[in-house]
Order: sequence, then structure tokens, then C-alpha cells
Amino acid sequence: MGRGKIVIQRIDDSTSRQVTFSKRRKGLIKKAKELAILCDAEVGLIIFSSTGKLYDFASSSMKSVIDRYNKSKIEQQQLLNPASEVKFWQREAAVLRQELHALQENHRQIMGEQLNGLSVNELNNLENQLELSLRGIRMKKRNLIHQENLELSRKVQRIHQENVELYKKAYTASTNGFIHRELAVADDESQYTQIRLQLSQPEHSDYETPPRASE
Amino acid sequence: MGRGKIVIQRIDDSTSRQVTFSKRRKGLIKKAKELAILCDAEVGLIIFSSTGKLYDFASSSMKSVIDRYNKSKIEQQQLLNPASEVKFWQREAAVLRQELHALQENHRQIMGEQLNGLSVNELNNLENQLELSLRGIRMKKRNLIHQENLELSRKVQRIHQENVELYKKAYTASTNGFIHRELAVADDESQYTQIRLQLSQPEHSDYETPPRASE
DNA sequence: ACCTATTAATAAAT
DNA sequence: TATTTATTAATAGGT
Repeated sequence: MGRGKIVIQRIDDSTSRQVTFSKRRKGLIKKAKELAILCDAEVGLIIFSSTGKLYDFASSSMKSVIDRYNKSKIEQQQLLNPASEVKFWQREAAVLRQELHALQENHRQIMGEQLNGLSVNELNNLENQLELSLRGIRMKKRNLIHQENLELSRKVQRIHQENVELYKKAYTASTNGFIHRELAVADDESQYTQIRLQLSQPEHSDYETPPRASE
Repeated sequence: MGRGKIVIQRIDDSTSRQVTFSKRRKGLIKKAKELAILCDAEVGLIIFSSTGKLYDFASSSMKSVIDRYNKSKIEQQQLLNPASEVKFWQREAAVLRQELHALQENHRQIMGEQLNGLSVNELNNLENQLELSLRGIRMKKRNLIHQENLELSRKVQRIHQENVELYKKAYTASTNGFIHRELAVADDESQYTQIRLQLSQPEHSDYETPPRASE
């Protein structure tokens, strides 16, 4: 686009180079502006002349552009670097494997196997751990039984109430002996339930949340 | 440069915008390269599309360009910003003026003027300050007198020694009455000096460095 | 993505 | 350095 075609290589003549620099620099900045406006892009352009003079353009601000550039580059590195990701998951796996082994060992000991190399202290710890677990388990058990009992009680009351209603209905509707017998049987069942409930009542009155082992 | 002229404003049609972005982005980067090569310039170009995608070009490296840019900007600020320098010295002057006023006030108070608005405590402080100053001044005075005395003592001894020497010379050279009288007068002067020295001896024996007020 | 009429950029001259 | 102008390069709109 000029009186003649040129090859793209350093212009040797200093004056020509300066002139061309002025013209093309202006053109480049104009086009950068146009791109930013036309295409809603954020553009930053920095130019140092061969003599060291700075010329720049930024559609927003150069700081904004450079900050965004740096952020973008960091993200790119994180995405384009599977090696570090691999290392991360390797570490993660190693930690999990170790935890798993410790847990397996502990489990075996709790179950009473593999107690050979343990000191008195370690055995004490194990004992305490087991006692704590036991306590938790018992508490959980009592809680569960109590809950069951409450539910059963409610059930019994409901059934009993139903029976009372039925009895009332039957009594007012007729004095037939067949119906009488049926009601008697229902009452018996209700009594049995009552007795079973009594027996499964918990020994103590601590129904608080048990320690962690129970959850 | 196309089938029709366009106005430089955001292209509303998203597809057209994308197409134009691609074309012009390519053109812009090409021209940036050409400028760098033709004119031996260092060029950095950062473009974010409206969708946030990054495109960039740097004739050397983006880090180099940005570093150079930052350095250049800092230099520019230092050279092109006399305002901040003015502000700095304004602040400096304000601080100094304040210190001066405080000092002048203090000075007036020490000199016994302007004691109206002061509380008992402030007056006590002032009193203590003055006492401290006085003590310092007295100590400095004693030091000075002591030094003077020492020097005078040395001088006296030197003179006395000289007299002795002279007396010896005169005695061995002749027994003339004239010379005798001269030596007697010299002895008298020496005695007077001795007496004056005695009187200006300091009262105490503290010749340490006195507090700041004396320097 | 390619085509091409048309505009915009610019090389060389002044 | 700015202007002019012939020429090339870029690209808008269409396919």
C-alpha cells in the first residue's frame, strides 16, 4: 500500500525508518482503537521506538489490561500444566492410603487380632477406646429402645382408643355375644404389648446424644 | 477498505462482531509485527475478546515489554510530576513551621513570659525542666572552671619552673642585686595566681558530662 | 472459510 | 515534519 511494495525487514536508512515508524505507529494505534470499539474488546498496546521512546494505547487503562493479562496467564498455566495436577492427586492419594492403613491396623487391634507388639500403655489406650465405644454403643442402644417404646406406647394407646370406640359402637348397635368375644381378644393382645414394653425399659435415664462413635 | 464504508462504533450483530474481530485482530497483530521488524521497535500487544479470550503479541517477550513499560512510566512520573515534589516540600515546611511554633512557645514560657493559661502540673513540669537545665548549666560551668584551673595550674608550674631555671642561671652567672629584685617580683605574681586559683575551685567533685541542656 | 469490490494505509516524492 | 499521490494492503459484505 504505497508507491511500491516493500519487504518486511529492518529499514536500514535511519530517516526512512523514523518516518515509517511515525506513520505505522499512528496507523497501528488507530487500528487498535477501532478493534476495541468495533468488537467490544479490551486492547493494550505498548510501543518502544528504537530510540527508547514510549508510545502506548489502552482501551481501558494499561494497568487494567496488564493485570487482566497476568491473571489470564496464571489461569492458562494452571490449565495447561497437568503435571502439577497429577502431583497434587498423587499426594492426596498417598495421604488417603496412609490413613486407610492406620485405620485398618486400628480396626484389627480393636477386633482383638494383632496385639503382639503393643506396650502396656498402648493396650491401656486400646482398652479406654473400647470402653468409650462400648459406652457410646450402650447409650445409642438405650436411646433407640426408648424411642421404640415411645412409638409402641403411642401405637398401643391408639389401638386401645380404637377398641374403646369399637366397643362403644358395638355396644350401642347390638348386645350380640360374637362381637363381645372379639373385643375380649383385642384387649388381651393390648395387655401382652404393655408387659413387653415394661421389660425393655432402659436401666438408666441418660438419653443424651452419645459420643461420636455412635453416629 | 471493504465493500462499503463503516462507522467506528460497536457492531451490534454478534456474528458480524465476531467475524470482524477475527479479521481485524489478525491484521492488527500482523501490523504490530511489521512495525517491530521494520522500525526496530519493541512492541507488546494484548487483546481480550468480548468473550474474555486472550490474544497477544510481543516482539521480544511480554514480560520484557511490561517491565520496560513500568520502568518508563515511573521515570516519566518522576520527570513530569513537579506537583508531587511541591507537595512534599509543602508538607515538610508545614511540619517544620509547627515545630518552630512549639519551640517558640516553649522558649517564651521558659523565659517566664506567657505563663497565663498553664495549670499547676504544667507549671511543675516547667519548673522541673528549668531545674534540670540549671543543674546542667551549673555542671557545665564547674567543668569549664575545673578545666581552666588545670590549664592555669600547668601554666603556673611551667612559669615557676622557668623562674627556677632563670634563678639558677642568674645565680651561677652573677650575684648582682638587680637580677635578684626581678626574680622576687616574678615570685609575687606566681603567688597571686595561686590564690586566685584556690578561690575558683568547684564546690563539688562531679565533673561528668552534664545533661543535654548544656550542649 | 473464501471472494472481491471498495476503502484505508502507506511508500515515495515533495 | 506535513502533504500529496500512486499503489498496495486490509477488510466489509456477500457467498
